[in-house]
Amino acid sequence: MSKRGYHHGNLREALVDAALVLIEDKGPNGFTLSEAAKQAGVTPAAVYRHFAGRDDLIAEIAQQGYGIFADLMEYAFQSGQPSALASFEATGRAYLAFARKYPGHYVAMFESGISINRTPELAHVATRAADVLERAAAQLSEHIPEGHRPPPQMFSAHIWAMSHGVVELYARGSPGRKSPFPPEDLLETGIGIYLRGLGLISPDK
Amino acid sequence: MSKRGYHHGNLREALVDAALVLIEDKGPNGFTLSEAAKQAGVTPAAVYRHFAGRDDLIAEIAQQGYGIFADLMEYAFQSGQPSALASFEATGRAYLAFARKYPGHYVAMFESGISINRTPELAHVATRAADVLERAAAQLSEHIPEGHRPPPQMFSAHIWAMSHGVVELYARGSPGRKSPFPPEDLLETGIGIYLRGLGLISPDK
DNA sequence: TGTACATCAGTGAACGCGCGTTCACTGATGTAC
DNA sequence: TGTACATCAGTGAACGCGCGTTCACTGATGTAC
Repeated sequence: MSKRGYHHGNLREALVDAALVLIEDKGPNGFTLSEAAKQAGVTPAAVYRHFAGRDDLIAEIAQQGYGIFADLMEYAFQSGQPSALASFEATGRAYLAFARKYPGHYVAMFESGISINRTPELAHVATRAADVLERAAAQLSEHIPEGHRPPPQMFSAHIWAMSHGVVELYARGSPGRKSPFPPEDLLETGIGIYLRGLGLISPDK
Repeated sequence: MSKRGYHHGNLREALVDAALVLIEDKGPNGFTLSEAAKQAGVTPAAVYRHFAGRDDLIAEIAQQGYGIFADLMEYAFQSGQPSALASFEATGRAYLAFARKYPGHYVAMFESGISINRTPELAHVATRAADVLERAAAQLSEHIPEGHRPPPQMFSAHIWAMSHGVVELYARGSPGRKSPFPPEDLLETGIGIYLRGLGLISPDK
């Protein structure tokens, strides 16, 4: 444990972990530096040895989140190969799976108001995540009869939007809003119908 | 102007208006009672003559928003009649149009964390909005060949999710996220492909 | 029409609170000799 | 191996701030006679 040295051990990650829990169940604005510090067993002032300030902590979490997210998407994509269709469907499912498994990261990424262009590193890793889905879309696009082929960025945006909508409305519960169906099913069927509309699944499947 | 009486005139609505502007460009948590009061030209304490507190103001805005939203959806639905397809498409478009035209209300409704079940009135009007879309879906459902007919609540949820996703990701700009296409086009084409997948639009349209 | 009174919308001062951030410091850890 | 020193992670007190909310009040408006 060479990294564990000084007084605390690894305060930086401890703060990130504490913040994740707080963001997860109090929202991105219910989260406070002071409380994260307390959770990590440390004075608020100690935070400034590791982060420039409150927003910097959130941005760090978002960046880590995008990294994990991109990896997950990438893995899902690979697992579907060589079938373009299987890859595409898997990436769609990965979106929801990520939101479920890493809710704190998800909130920091999509609901915290942190700009994607805050730092070049953040922009880069965020783009990486989006690129995986677009790559899957491009590959899939080749199976669509020419002339009926919408731009790949367009239908990757459609799937991204539907996934995000399902997460926001039915998975991460807007308070009081009841889900008519399990979010996973909702997304699965939604993508299925959509792909049929693209002519990629036979109508009577 | 019988309603304009006392000192201010109609402070209640003035506060709502001020809050709408604040919520719109500072987010639901950047909004403060004190600032809304100042914008309305009034002491913070005056707010308590009209609202029980901060959350009550936000809930009032959400409730007004759902009312407007439901009316808009209803109108869109009617304007598409007697064609079930036209009605359904129109309600989808109305979602985005509402988000564009009433951003403050939209945020209070969907991003403020106010529970839909806060009061019976709020729950009622929120349900009313959702019901319009579900009605449109049910009507449309009859045109789908039996056996290929998903539950109407399911595809109304799909459209709701895609609309919400488009709004959140590409219209109300997650900061720094660039829209590949105009949100209106994105939603229009997305719904189009989806409906084709349902067998409601001929494949070569 | 004029006067006395009741109402109640908005005031202004005050409250306790927790926030993010700064600063000079301290004392445990790591390192050079 | 032992000692002197440098480093720097975390402390603790303090700051200024704006928040939501309360309270006794005031004075303009509406009403009864």
